[in-house]
Amino acid sequence: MVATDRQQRKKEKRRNEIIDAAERLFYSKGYDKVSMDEIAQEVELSKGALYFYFKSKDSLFFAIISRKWTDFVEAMIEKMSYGKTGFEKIQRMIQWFIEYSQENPEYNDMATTFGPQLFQRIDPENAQTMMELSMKYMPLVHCAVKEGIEDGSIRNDLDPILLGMYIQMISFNVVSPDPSIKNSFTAQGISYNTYVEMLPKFLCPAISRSPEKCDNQDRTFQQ
Amino acid sequence: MVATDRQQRKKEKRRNEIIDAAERLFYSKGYDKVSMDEIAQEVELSKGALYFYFKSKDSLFFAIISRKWTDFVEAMIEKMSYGKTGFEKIQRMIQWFIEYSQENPEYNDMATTFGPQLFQRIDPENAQTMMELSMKYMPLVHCAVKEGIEDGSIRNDLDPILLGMYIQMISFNVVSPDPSIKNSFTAQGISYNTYVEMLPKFLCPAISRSPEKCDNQDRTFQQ
Amino acid sequence: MVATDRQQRKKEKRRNEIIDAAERLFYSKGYDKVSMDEIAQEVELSKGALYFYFKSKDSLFFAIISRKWTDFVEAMIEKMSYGKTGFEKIQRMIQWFIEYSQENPEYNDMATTFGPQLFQRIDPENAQTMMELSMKYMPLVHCAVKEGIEDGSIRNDLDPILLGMYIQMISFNVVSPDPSIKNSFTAQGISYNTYVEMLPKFLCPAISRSPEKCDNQDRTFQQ
Amino acid sequence: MVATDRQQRKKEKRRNEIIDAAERLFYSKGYDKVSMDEIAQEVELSKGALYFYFKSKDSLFFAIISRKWTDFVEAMIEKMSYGKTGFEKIQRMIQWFIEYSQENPEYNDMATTFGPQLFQRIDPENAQTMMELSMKYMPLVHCAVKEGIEDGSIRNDLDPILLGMYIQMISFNVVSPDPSIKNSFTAQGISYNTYVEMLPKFLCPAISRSPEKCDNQDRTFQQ
DNA sequence: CATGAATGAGGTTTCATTCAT
DNA sequence: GATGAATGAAACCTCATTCAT
Repeated sequence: MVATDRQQRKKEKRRNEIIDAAERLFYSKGYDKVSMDEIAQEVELSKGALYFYFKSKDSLFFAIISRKWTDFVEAMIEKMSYGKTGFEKIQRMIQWFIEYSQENPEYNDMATTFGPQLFQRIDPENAQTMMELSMKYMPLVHCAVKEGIEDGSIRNDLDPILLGMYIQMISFNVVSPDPSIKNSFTAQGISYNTYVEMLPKFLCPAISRSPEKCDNQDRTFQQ
Repeated sequence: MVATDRQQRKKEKRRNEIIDAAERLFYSKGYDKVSMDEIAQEVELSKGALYFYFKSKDSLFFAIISRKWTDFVEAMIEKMSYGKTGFEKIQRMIQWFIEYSQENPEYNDMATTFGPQLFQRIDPENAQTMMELSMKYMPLVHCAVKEGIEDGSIRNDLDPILLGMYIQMISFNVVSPDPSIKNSFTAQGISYNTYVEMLPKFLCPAISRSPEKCDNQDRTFQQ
Repeated sequence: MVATDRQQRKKEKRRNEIIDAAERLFYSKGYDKVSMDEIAQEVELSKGALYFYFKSKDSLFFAIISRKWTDFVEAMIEKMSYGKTGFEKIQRMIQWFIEYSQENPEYNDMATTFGPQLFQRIDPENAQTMMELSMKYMPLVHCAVKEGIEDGSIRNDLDPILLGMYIQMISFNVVSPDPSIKNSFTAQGISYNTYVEMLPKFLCPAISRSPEKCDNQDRTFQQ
Repeated sequence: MVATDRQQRKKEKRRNEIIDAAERLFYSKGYDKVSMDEIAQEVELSKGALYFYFKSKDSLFFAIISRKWTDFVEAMIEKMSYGKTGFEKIQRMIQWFIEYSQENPEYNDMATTFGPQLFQRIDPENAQTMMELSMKYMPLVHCAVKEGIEDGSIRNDLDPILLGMYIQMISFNVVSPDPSIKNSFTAQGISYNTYVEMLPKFLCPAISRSPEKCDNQDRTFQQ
């Protein structure tokens, strides 16, 4: 049973290799244009072996999402910790959303394009996994908001839960529109990057308790 | 050739009947679980006839979207005209987004679930159609924002185009999250409806030039 | 009933316009990649109207074939008449095959590519038409062969009918191979044109009674 | 991994069973009247399994052609080896064409009826396969012709490549006319069999260097 | 752990053809 | 003579998933 550990590690490694391959393929061709056969070839395993590590193609998708989210949330926890007031923590959070979306454009495109449909038909097991992930993440926002209300840095005329929801939903959805919408930006004459980077400035007055200070704080944002 | 007109009307009527049927079916089972056979049966036409009116299943989807959008924008034009200041127009617009999403929950769910993927693989013809629709809609927002900046009702520290984009993207994406996300609201202890209806209150300070007046204007919102 | 004649002419004209259009389309895309819709558009008629002039798509194909054949045979009769001996007539015939195939490469490609299948499923009516065409043509060969045997210019150790058959089949099939085979010529290092033009020289000894004279006669060929 | 060999054989066997079934069906109904469903039923496999062995219906057709050609060429090599002079080798080759076409009338009919169209839309992979087959076959003819020119048994006034081409094209196309043409033979009063069997006698003077000896050699032919 | 042959359930699309107007 | 809406019958191919070896 000493070998078990090594086997476990090996298995975990294989699992990650598969996720890597699927990620590459999904990014370049889109979830539904990639067959399990292709993924199997990419990792140099048989199709059957894939099903030893993942019970379905959809599960593979959610495994990608999970890995990304885990990374994302872990880093977010650290970033937020640098904020002194609740408001600053929220700022850092939004900033992190922005940075992450810019560092992972392919992931974002894939997730926003195929996520809705896959989440809609999600099976209980994956649903559970995703729920746990969100359980780790949501309180971070809520706590920061509450902290900000208490320390006077965040507006206090809205339910903290609700306020957290808005911040989070906007950060997520607005920063990651589906690829087809990205195109419309240039048609309007503004770059997608500007749109993303100016979000804090737009949003600040809706979060801060003293909006008049947003400009100053904005500088903090940009560094 | 006198009959042409009547025939045109009849053809248009049939086209709409097909869209009606497809809409019903797509709402209840989801785009990809509905076969063209089913749609044909629902309208009591042959499958081939469907392809006389729409060149593909995807085109049928976009025909549904187009019809809804056209209605939506038409009504929005009227609603916005009741606003006196630019800010009020934007308020009315957001309000209309909210109302419309509440009146058409099935449409919204379908569109947000299947839209991303279908837009991603959209063909040039449908892309053109959708573009034209958006060309009719986008200026409305931009003009209202500019008007608001000029009349002093809207903040003037952001590019009007950009500001319009934020308002629109948030109204659209936040008010219409994909169905799987809707569920997470109840898990957090707030109703999706509250979330939707409080959006103006949350957003006001980010749009208005004098945020301290948002509460008053809020009343206007709710009527 | 005076108008009948004019109407007849007009109808005939329309018929020919349709054949023209179908010919163009079939040449460029191949019989099975051309739809009746396309043909209708090309002649600026409705699809239904096509069926007034031709009872089926296959019939349109045979109409093209018929028109070409009629032209071909008519000219052949004239060409052959210039030959003095039976052998010379056969020479002229072969020469005419060669010239015609070079002047109508697109027709040849289409006919050899799609003919086999269409002839296989030919309906009685078209079969009758094609038979009549062949009845006009076959005797020309046979008579010339017989004439040549009698005048001593053609070998006399083979049934004239059989000999005529060989000459004809070889002229037809060898001069018009299906397009895919044409390519193999260049792969072998000889041009398709050379192959076609040298046929008489190759065939002469198999037809002439005095093969040793073929070379001389060859000169006649080439003019 | 020891089992691999057995599995390979089993796979090869299955492949051949599928070709067998397709062959039977194509012969009896024609390529385009046979559905993959039917073939699957005939071999008692699922339709999907067919696509595991052959990537398309067209590929199945070419697999039939390949198998036949391979057999044909292999036997031809042996037959030709019995000829002493180059001319005799060519004789044996033509003779083998004749015999083969008589032994495989169904194959011939199918190949000549559907081949042209299928070869026209052939994909690169199958094109490659067919090319390789032809590379194995073509040199046989060319070598024999060259040999015959050198040993004085074959006429020397034509490019050997060209002469080989004629012999081959005539043997192939003339001996295997499309079925619709076969019928015309009886209409002319000669049997298709006679037509096929007398070909060597007709062709001999066009190949031999001393045509006057054709009669003698003809006897050799017939045995 | 891994393989890969086999399954099976569609689903979109294409068109030649017809026929009421 | 001409139109064009409507029919209807297939048929190919894809692929996630399973399971004997």
